[in-house]
Amino acid sequence: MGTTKKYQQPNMADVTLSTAMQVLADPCRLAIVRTMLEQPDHEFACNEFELDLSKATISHHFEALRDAGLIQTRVDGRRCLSSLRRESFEARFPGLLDLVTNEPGS
Amino acid sequence: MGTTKKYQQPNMADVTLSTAMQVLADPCRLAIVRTMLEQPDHEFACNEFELDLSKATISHHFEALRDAGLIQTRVDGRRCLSSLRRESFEARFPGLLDLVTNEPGS
DNA sequence: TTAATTGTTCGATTTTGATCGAACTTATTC
DNA sequence: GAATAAGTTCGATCAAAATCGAACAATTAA
Repeated sequence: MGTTKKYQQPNMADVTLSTAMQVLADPCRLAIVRTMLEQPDHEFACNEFELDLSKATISHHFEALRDAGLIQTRVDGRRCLSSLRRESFEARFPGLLDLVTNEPGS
Repeated sequence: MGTTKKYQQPNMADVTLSTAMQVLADPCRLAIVRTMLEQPDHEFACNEFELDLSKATISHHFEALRDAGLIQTRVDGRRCLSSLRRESFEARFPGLLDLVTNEPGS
């Protein structure tokens, strides 16, 4: 029983610059976002990233990205597909994603 | 005796995006940078900021800003005058300082 | 209906970062 | 030369963030 998890996402206006900086300060999250930027039309499951981290930690990073307005997530069967909120995030913080795109992959 | 402190500053090419994000994630440092952006031709001593923090903590924040390439510091008598490395930082991370300028002061 | 898959949540640990007071250094001022 | 002023450095403390393993829930596959 119980309902399927609902993924909340913040209003972009409520995301502070400090929060945006904070979430992009972590190299793992930066790598996730960079990968997503490289395949704009792809929805990513958590396990599609080559991160040497436990499931729990990866889940935690995705939550941080969601809370900062960077990604949105939907349930698909037993997977959770995430994608960038590219346009809204770009509108809120113009040019920020470009910096990620241009930064040489770690 | 001993020599007067030399303030080192990194080559801007060596500053990673992750480091830049990290240093701008802190609200106090963000406030410092915002204030500096508002008075581009002013050199700031540490005590010119209305921060409710101890000298030690403020000194630590300035060091973080220096290490991330955001500011440069020179000794003037018994004061240390800091100013933004605006052009070089802007060249390394185009648009990033604009985000700070446009973010409503906390 | 039992496995396996995919992720979340919990509790604990470890690491990192922010913060402070006190002692110190250097330079100025008295 | 003593007192003051501006920062730095040190050591300690406290809070936040990253990390993991284990238990759990939901879904699909066997």
